Amino acid sequence: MSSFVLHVDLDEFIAAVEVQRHPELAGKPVVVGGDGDPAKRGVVSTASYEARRFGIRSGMPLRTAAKRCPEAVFLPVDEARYGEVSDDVMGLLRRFPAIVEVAGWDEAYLAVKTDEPEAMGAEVQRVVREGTGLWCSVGVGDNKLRSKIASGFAKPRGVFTLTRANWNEIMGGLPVDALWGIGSKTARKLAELGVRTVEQLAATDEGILAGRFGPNIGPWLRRLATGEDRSMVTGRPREPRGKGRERTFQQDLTDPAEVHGELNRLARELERELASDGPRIARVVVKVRFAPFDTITRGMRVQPPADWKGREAIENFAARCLEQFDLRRPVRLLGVRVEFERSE
DNA sequence: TCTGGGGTCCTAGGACCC
DNA sequence: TCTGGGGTCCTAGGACCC
Repeated sequence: MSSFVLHVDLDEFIAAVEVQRHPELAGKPVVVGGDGDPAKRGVVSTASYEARRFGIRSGMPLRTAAKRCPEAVFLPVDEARYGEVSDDVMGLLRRFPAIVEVAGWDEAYLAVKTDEPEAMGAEVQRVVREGTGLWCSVGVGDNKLRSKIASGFAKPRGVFTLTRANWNEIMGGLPVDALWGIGSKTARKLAELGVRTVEQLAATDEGILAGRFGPNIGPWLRRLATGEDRSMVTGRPREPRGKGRERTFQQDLTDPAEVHGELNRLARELERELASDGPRIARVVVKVRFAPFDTITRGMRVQPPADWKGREAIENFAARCLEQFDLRRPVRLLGVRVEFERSE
């Protein structure tokens, strides 16, 4: 038997969950994002396939989505519900003889040993469908990177295999941002070097890439283009590096006293969410986004690292960080984040 | 297209030390 | 007194992903 990685990715997950509990919405353009009011500041979390036909995409401002499709149904994000459904799906995946790595609400990697990976992918689909009523797509690969890209080709409701054998044929001519990890900024910088396709990137000298992108990222970009990936599927959840809370205000804040009050509120919310036996805090960082969209962060070390007993400490540290900002400009967003002590 | 909220990881540059 | 080079640590910001 051979080793494969299956990347399981639920189809239009959030929209599908909403349609499940509002069956009358089936077949309609559904957009989930913000508090469900498309007149407010917020972006699209997920759009149903019907809504995507109007050009609505994840990350798009709700106002824009409403302009593109005024008759779409707009719903608020319900994280608690998606978490429950996600747990159900992951529970089903863990029944398979596989190492299961949860990679988000709606996706997971399965490390499997089999000679029939596509059949196993189809079986995963059937089990998820029968257990939850949701469709997923499955990418079959000889490593995590290839399986992840393969699931994109599998959508919707399909199984697709991408390995060393067909990598060049499938990927070679595609633009570099078809690769996981390359977004619009990196694609633009690569284009400045004359590199536009996956094939071209794979043939680019690592030294040139290192000069442009740094000693780690440069060589990593070239490896991405060849489909190489030695990272392992791991069943152990990773230790979180930090935790934060932020909020964009419907109207920019212009009164510094109000800014202080809102920051305090965010710090208290964050304190409430932190487990009392969690890791110790090594750093507190405050983020301010001034209108129109300039984002500045200022932080400070917590010396010695603090545990959760001194809860009010986060508020105090955040307030001290805020002193480093010039609050004469209108504030669009405030955030507080704690970073945990690294055990190594 | 007036741009959320939750994260992760990497890089550049300054401080500091010898 | 105009000033090297290497190493380490820390901070702020950038890029990306879901």
